[in-house]
Amino acid sequence: MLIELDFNSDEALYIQLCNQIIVGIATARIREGDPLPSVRQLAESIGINMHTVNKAYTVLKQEGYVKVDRRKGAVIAVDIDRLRALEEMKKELRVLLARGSCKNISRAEVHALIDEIYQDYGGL
Amino acid sequence: MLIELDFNSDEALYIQLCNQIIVGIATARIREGDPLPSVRQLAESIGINMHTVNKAYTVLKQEGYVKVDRRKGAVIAVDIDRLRALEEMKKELRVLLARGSCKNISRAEVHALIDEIYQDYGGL
DNA sequence: AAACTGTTATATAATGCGTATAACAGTGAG
DNA sequence: CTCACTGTTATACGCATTATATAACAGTTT
Repeated sequence: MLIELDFNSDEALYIQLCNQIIVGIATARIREGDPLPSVRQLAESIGINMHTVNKAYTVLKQEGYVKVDRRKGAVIAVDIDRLRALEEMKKELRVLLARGSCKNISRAEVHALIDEIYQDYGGL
Repeated sequence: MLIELDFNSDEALYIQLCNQIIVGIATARIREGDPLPSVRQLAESIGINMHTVNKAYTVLKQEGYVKVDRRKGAVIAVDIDRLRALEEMKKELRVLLARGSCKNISRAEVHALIDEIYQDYGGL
């Protein structure tokens, strides 16, 4: 999985890392149990500190995208908490759509965007 | 417009303020030219510092939701940059939907959410 | 003139971010 | 068993951001 960080972004590096890994899980359909690179390995490959990667992994674990296996290291293991996930999505959508509505983006356009993006994902 | 800040949130106060004002514009259908409370007035009414409100207003101005009129103070004035707004929405949707996809939230469920939220907004 | 607007300048304390070095306990391969 | 690897933890430093506090300035309105 290719990781590209924007060092000029106002988004924290560990957040960018989390997001890209989550998108990676959604697009690549990685199987449960597939290993992530080790913290040191990934840190070196993108040229950042080990602890920054570790923080991202910790967040991913806490949000239920990853589990840690002493034998294999960090491993994809999505735990499904649909109610919670729906609640959070709704909360974020509320402000995202408010922005869109102010800028004259129609409901239909948003639907089209959703379909376009979802094509790359699970396709449910 | 009612503003309620969560002082325990990890989201900065001025960001919460921006978001609530944007939602307010979208829901209340405020007309162009309607005034916002003055920085000092709003700051006192929610019990925070004047500069925190001022920062929120500055961001809103820079993002094209507000203009400043020396006579009336801060005033609703949405400048429409659809291309830019679409681009930003797409970027944010990509990670938001990735999260949803991982948590088994279907495309149809997202569409339903969109419709539900958009009912409160412009309704375009 | 007085009361209000946004704006700007400093200053300070608290927090978060990223880096750095170091060490520890568990696991797998030789 | 030893060596190299895993995640994890602790401590420390520099830096930027956040939120606060006083204070002042230039316009506008009454």
